[in-house]
Amino acid sequence: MSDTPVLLWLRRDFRFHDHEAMAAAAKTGAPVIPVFIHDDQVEALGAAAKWRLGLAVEAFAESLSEKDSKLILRKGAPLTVLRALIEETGAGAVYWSRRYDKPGRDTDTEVKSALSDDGIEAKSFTGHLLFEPWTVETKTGGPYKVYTPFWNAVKGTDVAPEVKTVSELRTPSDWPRSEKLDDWKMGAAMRRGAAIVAKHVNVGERAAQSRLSNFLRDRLSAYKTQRDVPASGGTSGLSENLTYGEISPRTIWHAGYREMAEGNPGAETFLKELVWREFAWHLFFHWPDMAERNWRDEWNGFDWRRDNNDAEAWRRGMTGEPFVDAAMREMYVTGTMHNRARMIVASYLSKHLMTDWRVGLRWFEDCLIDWDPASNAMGWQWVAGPGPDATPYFRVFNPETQLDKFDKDGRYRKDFIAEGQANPPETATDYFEAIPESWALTPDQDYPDRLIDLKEGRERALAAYEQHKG
DNA sequence: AGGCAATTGTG
DNA sequence: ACAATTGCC
Repeated sequence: MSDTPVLLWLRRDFRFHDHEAMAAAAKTGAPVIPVFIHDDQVEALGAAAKWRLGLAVEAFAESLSEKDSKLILRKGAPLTVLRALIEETGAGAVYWSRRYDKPGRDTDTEVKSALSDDGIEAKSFTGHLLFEPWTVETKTGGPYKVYTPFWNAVKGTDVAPEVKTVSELRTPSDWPRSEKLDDWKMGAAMRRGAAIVAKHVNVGERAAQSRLSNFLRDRLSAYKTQRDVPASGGTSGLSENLTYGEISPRTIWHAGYREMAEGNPGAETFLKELVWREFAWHLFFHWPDMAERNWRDEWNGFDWRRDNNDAEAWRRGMTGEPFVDAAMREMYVTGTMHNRARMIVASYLSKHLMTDWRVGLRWFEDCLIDWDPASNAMGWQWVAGPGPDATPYFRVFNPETQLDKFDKDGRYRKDFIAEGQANPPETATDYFEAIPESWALTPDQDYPDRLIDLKEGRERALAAYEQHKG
């Protein structure tokens, strides 16, 4: 048993259960020093994501202190920070969970080789995904570009079992100095909205675990149909926790798989949704510029409208299209948006308003507490047209038809659009509390007229596409 | 190499 | 009924 400490570098893995890097660190028998580094990538996060990450860090630090451990906070470039900590603590190893975005991977590769040169053991572990992206290939080699074959390929394969919950971490004789989370002001860009979004978050590992078990108990069996109805609360809501690693995808997978084995009718659909996330990360791994560039090159040069006044109305939930506006306001008030609503608002912005999908993606990045670069890159490109999916251009969501199908009783509209209601619910009035004052909107003004005739917008988009194809 | 299967939709 | 192109085997 060594007394040379191990640094446990945490990024998006704020949990004790099924945490390979943490379990390995604990198993060495050496003192473990958990570290979170506020680097440029953290600095660059959108307002809501940065704020929510701060909550995750805070909650995790608290869980550590319940175990008489600590979370050391430092700001700076990872390699510089880690070297300083090694110097201060005499640590001989750094463990972490792998990440799969390009900047993250580049940083980690650099850190690993530099530390190895220093004679430090630098070790990365799995944890963010079910499968390593380089291990899932088509029969002819290469990554999958279509979801269904991807699903067929992975659904039968064994997902590694969960790693046991780490119950204690040996503490070092001296703790290195830590910065204060409050000094980082991670909620600064939230302006006056944080207190409202705070009503809707579910922070930490315990919250994530109970969210999963409540979902399995109460909503999984009806998931197949209820997941499509935004006002029904039929989804798991776990994306928020998956984003920060407050629960592992393997935990969700195995729980869903057990339900499927017991014949629960919603289980397979649920697992498929988890695998959509997986698919997005595999795509993002193989096409790291997917959040900036058209996945299909032939879309380069398509005559999108850049940012514009219609897009601003879209951001503000003032398009006059109730499904779109309810959804955009849901995102502003709660920090999340229902999956079906995401498809509808994305289709509306990119087709009816013919606005560059990257304009929409950037707004999502600023507003979502479950911001996930891979899922958003895939989702936006899939809806807008350039993404990995065949023949999407004529598949234009009609937000009015969608209301009939998925908001028949008008609950979603009622929950988030205050205008015209005698006694609007808090979720609807909160919108006017959450938005910047400069938008100058009030709940007693008239609901806006439609920005564009739906038929006209659809035809304009299809015509532009036809013309671009030549 | 050629056939088959999509594809969270629309009208 | 329809759309048609691409991916996968």
